[in-house]
Amino acid sequence: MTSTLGYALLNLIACESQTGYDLSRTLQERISFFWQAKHSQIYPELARLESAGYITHEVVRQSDKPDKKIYTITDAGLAALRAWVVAPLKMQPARDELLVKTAAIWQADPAAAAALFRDHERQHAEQLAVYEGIRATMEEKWQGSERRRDQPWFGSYLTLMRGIGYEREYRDWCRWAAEMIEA
Amino acid sequence: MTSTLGYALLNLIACESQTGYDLSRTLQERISFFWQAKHSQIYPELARLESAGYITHEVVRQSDKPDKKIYTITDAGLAALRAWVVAPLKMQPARDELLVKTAAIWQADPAAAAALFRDHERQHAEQLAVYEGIRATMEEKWQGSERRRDQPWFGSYLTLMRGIGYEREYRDWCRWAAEMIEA
DNA sequence: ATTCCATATGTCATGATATACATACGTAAA
DNA sequence: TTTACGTATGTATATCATGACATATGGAAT
Repeated sequence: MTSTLGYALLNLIACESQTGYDLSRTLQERISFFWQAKHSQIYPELARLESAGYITHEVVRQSDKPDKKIYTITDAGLAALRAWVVAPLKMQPARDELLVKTAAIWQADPAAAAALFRDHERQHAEQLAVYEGIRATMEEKWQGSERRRDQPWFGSYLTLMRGIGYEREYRDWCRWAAEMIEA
Repeated sequence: MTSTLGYALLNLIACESQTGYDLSRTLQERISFFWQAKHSQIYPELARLESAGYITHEVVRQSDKPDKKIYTITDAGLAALRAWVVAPLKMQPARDELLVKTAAIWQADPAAAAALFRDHERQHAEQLAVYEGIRATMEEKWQGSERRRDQPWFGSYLTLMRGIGYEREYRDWCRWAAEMIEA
């Protein structure tokens, strides 16, 4: 019944109690590679999670800013999250519009096609640089500290490394594709 | 107005006139890595493409099988396809449920978590083997023949190589993640 | 005879997602 | 003083995508 987004939110709330607004920023900017959502999807999902008994909220009144709702995970929510995390999952086919264009590239002007791939090579190189920066910060923070797999950052590190591998491969492929067209 | 799926279909029809049923099989099984669709999405999309003047159809009566509609691309359809192919496109953020589970892996039992990644390592290795097989067939076919970038298979080859790179990187990452958990 | 399968085309209900609309507070800049 | 911005929470609409439902043909298997 609970969607993938629901579990993504549940995990973030399990890491730290927070508001829908906080979750919204996290799922648009931060280490939420591989899943995104707008606030218009998050607020209704939080309502569903709460009616399912997975989270509760308390209203915090603020003087300088509008009131906010801080959500906290319940025992039932934690149990649901733990069951879902290790539940088998089929390989999810990827969806990528650039690859659809690539399939139709025989119809394109070669110069324009090469430019398209050069542009994406740059975009993925930039994203890779962002991820590498986060990686450096993370590994610096861990100097001398014990690295445990039952801490929230463990999953973040794994996903970050997947992001790095993904962007590096994508960048290299874009470069190769551009070279194939230019040749 | 036309969706990504619409252009994907337009390209397949530009390669070869065919029926909705043929397109359906292509978009579920064949070299349509990175985009998929069920027939329930394809038939309405074909109707939209036809009402937009991008394709036409002729009914072919068959004695042993039900009648079929063979779709052919129009000049307007080809023009629309050519304009779309090289139109700039922003990097599309990926969506992958396994990575959402990975982010929440600190909540998982280590043995079950490792099994999850080992399972996906196997799945991606299998898909990689399928792609490598197609690659071998493709390259064998080209022995001695001229390779031109204005032929339909050129795009297929580029997407295939992206598929290979994607699956290889994913497999390696799954293995690494499993090792990180087992350590 | 009945069932099952591949071919062939469609609709419908549901859920997921994106964009735009909508309101409200307080501060800072123009 | 009006405008814009960041915070904060929601709704409404349209589109995209999946799974189920629906029908029909002819051949092959049970």
